Amino acid sequence: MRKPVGKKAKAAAPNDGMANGGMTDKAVVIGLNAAIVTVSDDQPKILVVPRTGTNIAAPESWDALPFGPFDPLHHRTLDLGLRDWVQEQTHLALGYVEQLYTFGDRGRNAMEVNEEGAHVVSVGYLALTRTHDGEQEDAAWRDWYQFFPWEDWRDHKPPIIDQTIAPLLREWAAAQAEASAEELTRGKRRDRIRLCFGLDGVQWDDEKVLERYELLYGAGLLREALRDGRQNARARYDAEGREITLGLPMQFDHRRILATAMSRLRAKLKYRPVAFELMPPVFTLYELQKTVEALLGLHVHKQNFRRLVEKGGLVERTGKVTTRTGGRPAEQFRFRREVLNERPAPGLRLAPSKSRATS
Amino acid sequence: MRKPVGKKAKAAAPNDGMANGGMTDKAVVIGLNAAIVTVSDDQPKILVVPRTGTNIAAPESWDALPFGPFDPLHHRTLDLGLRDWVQEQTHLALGYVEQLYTFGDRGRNAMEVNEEGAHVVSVGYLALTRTHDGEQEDAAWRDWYQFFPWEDWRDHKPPIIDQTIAPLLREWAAAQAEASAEELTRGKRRDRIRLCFGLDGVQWDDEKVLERYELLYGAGLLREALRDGRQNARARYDAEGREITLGLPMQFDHRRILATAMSRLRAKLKYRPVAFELMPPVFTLYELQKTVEALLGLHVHKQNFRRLVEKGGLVERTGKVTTRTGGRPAEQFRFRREVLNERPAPGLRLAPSKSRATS
DNA sequence: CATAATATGCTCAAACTGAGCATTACGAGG
DNA sequence: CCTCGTAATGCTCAGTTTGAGCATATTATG
Repeated sequence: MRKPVGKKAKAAAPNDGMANGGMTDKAVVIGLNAAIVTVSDDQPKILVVPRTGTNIAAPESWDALPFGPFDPLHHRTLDLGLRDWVQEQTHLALGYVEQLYTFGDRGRNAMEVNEEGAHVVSVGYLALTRTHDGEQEDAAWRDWYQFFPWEDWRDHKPPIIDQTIAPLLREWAAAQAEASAEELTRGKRRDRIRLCFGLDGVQWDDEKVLERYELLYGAGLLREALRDGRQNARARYDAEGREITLGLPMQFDHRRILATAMSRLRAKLKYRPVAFELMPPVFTLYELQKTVEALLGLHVHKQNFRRLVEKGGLVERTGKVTTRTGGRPAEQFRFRREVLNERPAPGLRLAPSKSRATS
Repeated sequence: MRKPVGKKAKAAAPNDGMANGGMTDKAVVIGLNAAIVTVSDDQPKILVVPRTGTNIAAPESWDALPFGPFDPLHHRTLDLGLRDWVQEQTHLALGYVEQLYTFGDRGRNAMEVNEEGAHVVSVGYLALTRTHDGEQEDAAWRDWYQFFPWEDWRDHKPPIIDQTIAPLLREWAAAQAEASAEELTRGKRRDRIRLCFGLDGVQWDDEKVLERYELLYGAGLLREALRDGRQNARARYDAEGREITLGLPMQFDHRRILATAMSRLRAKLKYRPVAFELMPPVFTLYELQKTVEALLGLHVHKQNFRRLVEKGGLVERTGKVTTRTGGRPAEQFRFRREVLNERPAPGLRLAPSKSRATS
């Protein structure tokens, strides 16, 4: 295979797929889904809109991520297309935008076809925006932990893990017999559970949001799995006969996109100064810390956080102080944009504090 | 915005884009592009095929990444679609497959429309495969540094950087006047150059492959930029009047996809044991090191590399040794798959060795 | 003025990193 | 058999980074 010497007339074969007929029946429509995130009141919020086809403004039906079609005629790139309709629909100033993943799943918690029968492929995006007060009429901010109650470890290990998730997953692991071949290569169920949910002494990994979601989905424990008619999905009930729901479901595969966004954002925080996109121009270090903690779902060691941020040259003093709730006044800082031109990967590579103390 | 109370009849508006007419003219065709990578003879190789429409088997025309259409009717997911046609066309066993990015660019080194007038959006993939000897007729392996000569720092800093790239980029930076608004927000040209190419004492960052490619493209120094008719792109010639080409160009936006793949792979190596996908079942630590070095384009400290790999529990001894070229026989190891179930992020977080010595 | 509540400063041991020196085990050549 | 060349493998060490906790500073309040 040293030299690329064509030996057949059909040397160009690999590309023929694009060149010759039958292409238009492979046409799809691209939907751009945005996970637009902000943090306010120390809570990460995700922008949701009413689900497609809903006219009733019932709060439960606000379970979709905003999305819009990508029109190749009007937009030069996918990113521009996204910015455009987000701007148009929400009037939000998006600070940071990042493409997450392209989902083309059929029959797997995605929208199969749209109203005209076209297949839809959805490109997920993560976008960050500063809190702003302007009332939105057709969009609302929701605490993202409503959809992922097991992801918030700030106050304590979420009880839902030991009380509900672990038992149900163990049950599923016990039914290993029915494991598919695909699954065997991905490791035994028990191991996946341990690693994902930090059981048996394994350390909790804040970045595994998507893995955990996929695991729960695969185990048939999420409403979406039920809806999609997954094999081992079935409704479960607690002692009082109420259906067990692990977090609020979302339309289509939107919860999966949100999980992807959370994973990506939590990872990114550690090597890119993205947290500042969510801060006002001037802030105290503790405010910054609270924002980061909200996103990570973890507490960090206060003094070490300060050391990291200051020594890392990520902020500069403004000289001003703020007299807020009790205690010594806090100094106010501002993001040092120049750091982007100095260090290669300026982020907040932080470790969760083991002690619960925030002193 | 506390409660999502719909106030308008068109509360569901944000989703209407998908629901009502005019959708089919937004239809696109999805092309799956694969950057299939292997390492042999201590050189990273990328699988290339003849460019679309070429019947002549001229080696220069082998400058395209293999790609195939995504057919939503036949494939449940994008990943499965990719695996399917790669398997069919190349008969390669793909070990590791990862989606990279979805490019929807128009007028920007991407294929605008296919032969039938449909817009094409391309989804890039990275795939790893073990070296195998089977002759391929319509695909060939090429050293990826042919396309990115400035990325291989193993033997020395690539001379092309100081001799050609730096001067041309400086010239471009001097013409800052014509900088667009978009560019200003992305930081001054000089800073981007410094950070990307490790000039003025900035440390070389092996992961910035894509940033460097984009910078060169934006500066109009790449053949693709010329071809796409970018504003400040123009051919340049050296003293002997030969056109200056920075690496071999590729068809469409394939070099950009390769750059994305390289960035991603180089980053991934450090926190996931992907290098083993490229190794035979049994190998010596130095062979592993050589493979990693080939991908990173950097040398690493031999003893420390060994310490990292062994103490990290990534490998296990086989007991066997190999008597190869001179010197003490090397012990043979095998990948410890179990590590995946033990540690959360087992990778080779390695630092480049500052000394050139490999002793 | 004492107390509560924070913000901010500082210290320290343990773990990790980056480098270099030392030792070991073979094959080839005298 | 002994010596040399060549790698592989072992080990040490200083400098840095991390994870935690103690101590001090500065307000508001009663």
